[in-house]
Amino acid sequence: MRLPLPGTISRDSQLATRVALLDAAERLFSQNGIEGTSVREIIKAAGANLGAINYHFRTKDRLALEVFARRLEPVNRERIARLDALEARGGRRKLKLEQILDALIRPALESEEQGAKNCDDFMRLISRSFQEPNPEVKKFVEQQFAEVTRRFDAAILRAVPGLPPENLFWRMSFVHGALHHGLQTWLRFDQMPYAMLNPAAVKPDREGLIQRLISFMAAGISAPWSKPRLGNTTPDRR
Amino acid sequence: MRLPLPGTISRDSQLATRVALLDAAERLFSQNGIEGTSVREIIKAAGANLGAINYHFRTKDRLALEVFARRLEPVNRERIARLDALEARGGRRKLKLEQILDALIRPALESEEQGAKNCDDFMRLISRSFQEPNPEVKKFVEQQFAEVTRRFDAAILRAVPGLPPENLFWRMSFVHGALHHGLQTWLRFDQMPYAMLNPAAVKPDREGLIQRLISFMAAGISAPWSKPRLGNTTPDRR
DNA sequence: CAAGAATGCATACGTTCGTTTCATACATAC
DNA sequence: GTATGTATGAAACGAACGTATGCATTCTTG
Repeated sequence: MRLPLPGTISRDSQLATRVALLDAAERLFSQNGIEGTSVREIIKAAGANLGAINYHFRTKDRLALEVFARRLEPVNRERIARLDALEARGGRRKLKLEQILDALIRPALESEEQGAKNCDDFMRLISRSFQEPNPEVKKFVEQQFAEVTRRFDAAILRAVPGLPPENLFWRMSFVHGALHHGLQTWLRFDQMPYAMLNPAAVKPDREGLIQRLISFMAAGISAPWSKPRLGNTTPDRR
Repeated sequence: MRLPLPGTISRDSQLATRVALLDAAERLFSQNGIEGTSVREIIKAAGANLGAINYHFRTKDRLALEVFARRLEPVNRERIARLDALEARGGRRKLKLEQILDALIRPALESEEQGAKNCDDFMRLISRSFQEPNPEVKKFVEQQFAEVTRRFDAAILRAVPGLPPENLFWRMSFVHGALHHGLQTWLRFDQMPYAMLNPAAVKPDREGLIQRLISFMAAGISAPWSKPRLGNTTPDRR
């Protein structure tokens, strides 16, 4: 991919170790965080050697960056591609809010183009990416996020005429939070104590989750934006 | 607070070091995560000694647990207390959804009862708590979360009659995600590149954030729950 | 086939980690 | 005053960390 110019044609197993390291790191990072994972755990899980990390990625930080980049970039590319397709097909017609949200959500949940092997791990990683303290990773994630946000903000503003842009900004923040937390809950459903204890909690299939997300978000974004008055819930201490 | 029974009357400065350690750990954990923070950084920031950690908390893990517990418990107690008050005052009348959400959201944003000194740090910590890999901390957080969820689920089910419980479960997951991510965005607003680049993004005061959260969530929870049909957004690959 | 770069592997280095130990200072109780 | 137990200070422990180095192996190229 970005090897230091071999001058030789790549063999079939050339990237095997590299990919194994990325896969193992992705799984471990998603479970224990970057700081909580040692390079020795990674190479052990990947069946590789310590030197392989130095050779392929130089440092642990660059490995972490590539782990995130490998997954985040295709997802965000797909999001924008789907939005492009919607707008191209829609012509001058106004897009439905649900369609736009579908283009935003679905790529984050459908990542089987990569092989679906550890697709769960990568989804966990996406959910975690926003909380990542590592400065380089954080910068990358925010940068990726910024472009997607710009495109989808514009599209939604057209779909929901009259919505103040300042209001949309915050609602999109809520949308992303709902997406990531909902995804996390869905992926770890079987380990969630409050999900296991709640007889009403059932895990839908992926399409069911998408539909639930869309209907929730669409309603939230379309909520009345004149500051609603509350029915005096608290005597407003102070 | 839980000293090994002194037998002596506590002096004024008895807990000073302990609190300083908790404060410093809270700030550093919220910025760099638990694994990303060393005990040496903590004692340096607290102006204490390495032995103090061992003396007051025994291990770093127990320190981390106390850091979370010190903030999470009061917030969740306050949430339930407010819900109790609402239900007691409401009598047999049906509560409004917005009132219930207010009781859920406000305690997470108003923590000045503690002194407001590093209230921002603690709010960041709350937002981060769900992603925390540390098993003990995770267990504690989920356990705390479970009780709040149970109470508020029941209240909302009464306020939104007909909403299938299975549907509420997921919408509450989205609600918590929106709350935590929105809170995170609000707290770090000035460092968010996509917020700074977006001329439409303005940071409301705390009350403004609460109102925006409530209206978004209320609409999301009240969204129609018959599975909505999409206007064919994707040709459904495969 | 031989030359030589590209890659995988074993080991070691220097640092930092969490934790422990022990001595000391202080406040209270008898 | 002396004994008792709490709190802090300085120093060091073994273990694990990320990284670097050197040699063996593998495959491409001429």
